[in-house]
Amino acid sequence: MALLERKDMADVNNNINNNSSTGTEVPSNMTIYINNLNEKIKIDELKKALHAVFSQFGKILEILAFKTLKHKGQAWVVFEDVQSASNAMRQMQSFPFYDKPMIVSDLFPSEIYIFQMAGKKKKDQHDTNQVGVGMTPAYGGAYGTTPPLSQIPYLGGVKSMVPEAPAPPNSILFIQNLPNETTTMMLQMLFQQYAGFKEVRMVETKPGIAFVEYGDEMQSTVAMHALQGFKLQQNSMLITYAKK
DNA sequence: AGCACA
Repeated sequence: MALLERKDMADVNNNINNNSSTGTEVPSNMTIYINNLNEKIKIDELKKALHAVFSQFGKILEILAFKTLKHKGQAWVVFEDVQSASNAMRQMQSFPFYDKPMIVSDLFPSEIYIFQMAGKKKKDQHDTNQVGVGMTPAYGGAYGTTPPLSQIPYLGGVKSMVPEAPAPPNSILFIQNLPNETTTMMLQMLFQQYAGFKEVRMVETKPGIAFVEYGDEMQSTVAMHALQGFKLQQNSMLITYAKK
């Protein structure tokens, strides 16, 4: 059953690709739609944060978000393949993001949108200037069994190789191997999910590291284990106790 | 609330 639906999805995918006999590259962009996003966040930061949090599911081709009245609080994340989109939708459902649970849904097959993907043209052309078809097949019904939401983004194949903590337990965690673009807010979103969260401190002069403080050592330990190895972009976070 | 180009 589930396998059949998987296969159907693959067929949709292939059809899209096969239909691209027009000479134009027509990627099958598997897009998810997100709303209930915090509208106070600037578009640029929002996109970066979405990328940071969704890239663990697969290659992201594009993230769209606008600040027009009609499109506030919403975003589209275009994945390279449908499996990534599908996983992202299930696993990030209700993920607390800037203090609001994000609502993630698929787009229906009837909603086929044309995008410009690569080689964006200038807007001297009109609505017909677009290249590439973005659509998401109706895989929505394919998972009757949405897994219980662990607020922790799924770690995928990342095995929880929790390194032997060299430092003794500390209510302050030391985070390493962060992408340079990581912001305080991104980390806050991840770490504030765990009880006792107090604050994130980044060291401007030293990119790639941060300190996250909890109320006590037990709380920091829970968060450390939960987020150990969490992938931001390509980087797996390394979390240890801060030195006293 | 608001499903595609600040």
